Amino acid sequence: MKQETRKEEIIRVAATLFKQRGYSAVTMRDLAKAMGIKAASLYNHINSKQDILKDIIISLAEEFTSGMKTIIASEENATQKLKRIVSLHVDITSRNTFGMASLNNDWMHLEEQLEYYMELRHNYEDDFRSVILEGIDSGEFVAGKPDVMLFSMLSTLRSLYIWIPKKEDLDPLQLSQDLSDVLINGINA
Amino acid sequence: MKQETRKEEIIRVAATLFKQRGYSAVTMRDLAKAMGIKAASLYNHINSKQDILKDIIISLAEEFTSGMKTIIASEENATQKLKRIVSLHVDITSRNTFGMASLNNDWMHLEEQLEYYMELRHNYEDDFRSVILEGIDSGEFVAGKPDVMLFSMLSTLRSLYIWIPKKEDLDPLQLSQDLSDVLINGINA
DNA sequence: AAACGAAACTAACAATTGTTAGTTTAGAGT
DNA sequence: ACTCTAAACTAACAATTGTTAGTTTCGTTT
Repeated sequence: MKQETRKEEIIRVAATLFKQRGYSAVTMRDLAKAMGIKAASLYNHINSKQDILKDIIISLAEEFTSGMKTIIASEENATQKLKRIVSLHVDITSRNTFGMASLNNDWMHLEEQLEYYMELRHNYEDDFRSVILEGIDSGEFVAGKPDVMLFSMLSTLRSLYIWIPKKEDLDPLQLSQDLSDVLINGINA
Repeated sequence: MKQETRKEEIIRVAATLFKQRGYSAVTMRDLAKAMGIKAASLYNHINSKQDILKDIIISLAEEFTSGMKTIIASEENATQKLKRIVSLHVDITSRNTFGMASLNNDWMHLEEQLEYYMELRHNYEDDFRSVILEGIDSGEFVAGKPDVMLFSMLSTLRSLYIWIPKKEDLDPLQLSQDLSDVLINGINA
């Protein structure tokens, strides 16, 4: 277990505050108080408030991108790929429930990196859609409404950061299986 | 078509700004500029920034509550009730895509009304869960993971405000049907 | 003992925040 | 013409914002 640097600690604490109140509502003095120091002292470790947000969001976005690329490149069928996408979300989110709140709610406050983030996000959605279309092509999924399917699944997966912290006894593997089952088979008996 | 008051116009414009940037990042001067007036002039119509947020969120939350109560009280089976819940979300959201962003992202900045809002939200979720449990009881829905089902469906319905504005040719009835189909039957062929 | 570096501190800044007080404008009803 | 009222304005406020500069503290290394 490698030791957390002071900078990493600040970013981690910032993510918890950003989740509670949102990026704009958290001041550097709030963050400093949560760290037990003065606001000016934060600047020995970080460059700016913006930079903290960037560190939180971009690293997560890149983790999703890289995971998706691996899945897309695999030789599995669409159903298996979809299950792996669900696991990707559960894994990253359960390790970063605070950061995922920023990624979902505060991405618009990125400035220099906004364009880059939106590109990653767009490509991710395109890759996700291609898996669905592949499954329709192969006859694994029902035809007709790929956009509704994509929207529904992505909405659920993107909301995991809200839900996971509420389940005290989280087994990521079990959750992935349950989620895949509900997303693929619905709730109909 | 009844005429919009100046106050209602301010609240409507505020909602569009809150959706773009979030409540905390929108200043009264931003809002005034969007209205074509000075910030101080806003106070001829509204009491405070807080109050605008309250007006946006609470009225929507109460609309959901009242719709859910009607559905719960009906004599339909669980599947029919679920379809009506989906329609409730599509209807309210398509008429208020901006306000729904505040409801989803800025509710934590309610102050006096925070407790009341959370009570409405909690009751709504309980009612939603009871419909699922009723469907499991009656054999309409598969048994086993009611919480995962609730989470997945609510996440999708709560994210509609992001998705609906992207579809230029929106037919609310068609969307409700498609969504119900995907949520109930999944995507499996 | 001396020097160093990490990480805290105090003090201050210019800009921006929500909001209030008091005033002016201009159209509608008498 | 006169009054009234809705809705705009100017000016200002006290507080808070992110950030910088320069200094102090203190354990580790030389």
